[in-house]
Amino acid sequence: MVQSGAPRTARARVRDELTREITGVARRHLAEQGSAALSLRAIARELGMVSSAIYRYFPSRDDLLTALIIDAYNAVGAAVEQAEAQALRDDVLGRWLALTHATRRWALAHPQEYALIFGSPVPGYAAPQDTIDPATRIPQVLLRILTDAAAVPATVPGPMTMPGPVPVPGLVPVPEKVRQDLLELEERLRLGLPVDQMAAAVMAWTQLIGSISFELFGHLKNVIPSYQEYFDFQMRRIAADLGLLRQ
Amino acid sequence: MVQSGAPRTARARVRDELTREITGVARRHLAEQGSAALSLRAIARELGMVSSAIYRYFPSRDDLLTALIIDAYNAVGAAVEQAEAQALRDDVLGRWLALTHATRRWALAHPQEYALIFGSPVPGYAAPQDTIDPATRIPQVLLRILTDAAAVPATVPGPMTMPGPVPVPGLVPVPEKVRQDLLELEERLRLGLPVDQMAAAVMAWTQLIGSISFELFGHLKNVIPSYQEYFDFQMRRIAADLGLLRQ
DNA sequence: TGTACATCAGTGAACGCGCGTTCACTGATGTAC
DNA sequence: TGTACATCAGTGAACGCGCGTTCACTGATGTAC
Repeated sequence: MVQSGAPRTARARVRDELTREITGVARRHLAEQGSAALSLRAIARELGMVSSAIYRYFPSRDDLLTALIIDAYNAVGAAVEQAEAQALRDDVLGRWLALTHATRRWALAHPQEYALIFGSPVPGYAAPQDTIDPATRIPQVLLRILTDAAAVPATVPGPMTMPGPVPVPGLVPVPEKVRQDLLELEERLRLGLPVDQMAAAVMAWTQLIGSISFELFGHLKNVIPSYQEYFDFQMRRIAADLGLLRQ
Repeated sequence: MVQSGAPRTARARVRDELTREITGVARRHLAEQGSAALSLRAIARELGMVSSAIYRYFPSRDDLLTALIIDAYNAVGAAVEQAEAQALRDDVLGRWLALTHATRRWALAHPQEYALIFGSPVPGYAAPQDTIDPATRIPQVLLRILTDAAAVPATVPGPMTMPGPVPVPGLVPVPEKVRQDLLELEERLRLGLPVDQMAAAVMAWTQLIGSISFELFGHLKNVIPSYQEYFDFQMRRIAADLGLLRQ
C-alpha cells in the first residue's frame, strides 16, 4: 500500500509534471490547429522526446483527446461557476446572465476547445464515462439558479413583488412522453423543480449553446454584426421563459 | 461562341456525367466517414481512375468540398421547401412545423452532411461566396411564413380571431444596435416585417439548428430519450414566440 | 545501511499506411478552314 | 467532306510529407529484505 498524502516519490512527481507538460502542449496545438491536426509526433517533437515516449503517459491518441475534452469541460465549467458566484444570490436574472456571458466569453477565447466539446463529434471517437460529470457543470449551475428562484422570495425593486418564479403561462403544454422523461430526470437530481421548469431549463441550455455555436461557426456573420448585444437580448428573452424576470 | 441549348458535344456530356459520378462517390464517402476522411485518392480508386485524373474535374480537394457543401444546403433546402409547400397556406403553424420537422428529418438521415454545413467549420477551409445563396433557402421559407402570417387574416377555428400575428408582448425590448442590424437586413430583403418579428425569426432559426445539433451530437442522450416529442414541443413553444399560435 | 531485484521512462528503428499535388506525356475528340 | 491543328481526358511516375503504434533495448529509480 502506498501512503496517501505527501511523501510521493521523485519519479511520481516527475511523471505528473511531464503528463501536465504533454497535455499543455497538446492543448496549445489544439487551440492553434484544431483537434483533427492534433498529432502525438508533433507533441513529442516539441517536448524533445521520441514519439514513442508519449505512450508511457497516454496509451493512445484517443486517451489524450479524452483528457483534453475533460479539461475543456472543466475549464468552461470553472469559468462559469466563478462568474455566477459573483452575482448577488437573490439576483437570479443576474446569475443567469453571468452564466451565459461567461460561457460565451470562454467560447470566444477558446474556439477550438469549444468546438471539441460542443461541435461535431470527432469521427471514430467515442466519449468515455469520465467526460459525463465535467459536462454537467454548467447545467448544474443553471438548475441551482432555478431552484433558488423558486425558493427565494423576490426582493428586487418593484411595487408588487410576488414570491417564487413567474413562469410564462404555458401556451403549449409539455407532452406526456416528455413529461415522463423530465420526471425521471427530476428523480435522479431531486431538486424539487416542477416539470415545466425542467423543460424550460433544457430548452434554455440548448438555446445557449446553439446561439454561441451559431456565432462561432459564422452562420449569422452577415446578419447580426452586433452579436454581443444580440446575445444579451436573446438571453434576457430566455430569462423571461425561465420565469427569472419579475417586476 | 458556343450555342447555348441542346447541341452539346459528346465530350461535354461525358464530362458532366463524370463530374456527377465524382461528387456522388464523394457524397457517399462523406456520409460514411465524415468530411475529415474525404480523400481524392480514395474516390479516384473507386472510380477506377488514377488519382491525378480528378484534377481535370476539381482543381483541389477544397473545391470538391465546396461542391459537397452547396449540394448539402440545396438538399436540405429542397426537402424543407417541399414539406412546407404541402401545408395549407393559411395554416402558418403547420407550415412552421413542416419546416422544422423536415429539417430535423433530413439531419437525422444525413448526419455527416448536416455536420458539414452546421457543425464545426472544417479547419483551414474558407467557404466561398457560392455557398451563401443555398444556405439561405430555409431562412427564406421561414420569413415567407412570417410575412404570410402578417398578411393573411386568421381563419383557423376559434371564437374571436384577430387579424395578423399576435406577437408575445415584448417583455425584453430589442436593443438599439440590434434594431439597426435588423433594419439593415430588412432593407436588403424588403419583406415589410417589423423588427420584433425579424428578431424572433433569427432566434427561431438559431434555436431550430441548435436543437437538432444538440440531439445529433448526443448532448441530451441521457436527458430526453423521447427527442421527437420534445422537439415538436420545443418548436411549438417557438411558434408562440413567433406569433403563429392564435386562439 | 547495503544489496538484489523489480519497475519504469525513454530510445531508436521499424512497420505499414495514406495523403494532395505536379508534370511530361499519349491518344482521342472537337474545330476551323 | 477532308484535313491540320488545338483542346482536352486520362496515365503513370514521382515528390515530399506526416501519421499512430509496436518492440526490443538500456539505464536510471524505487522497494523489500
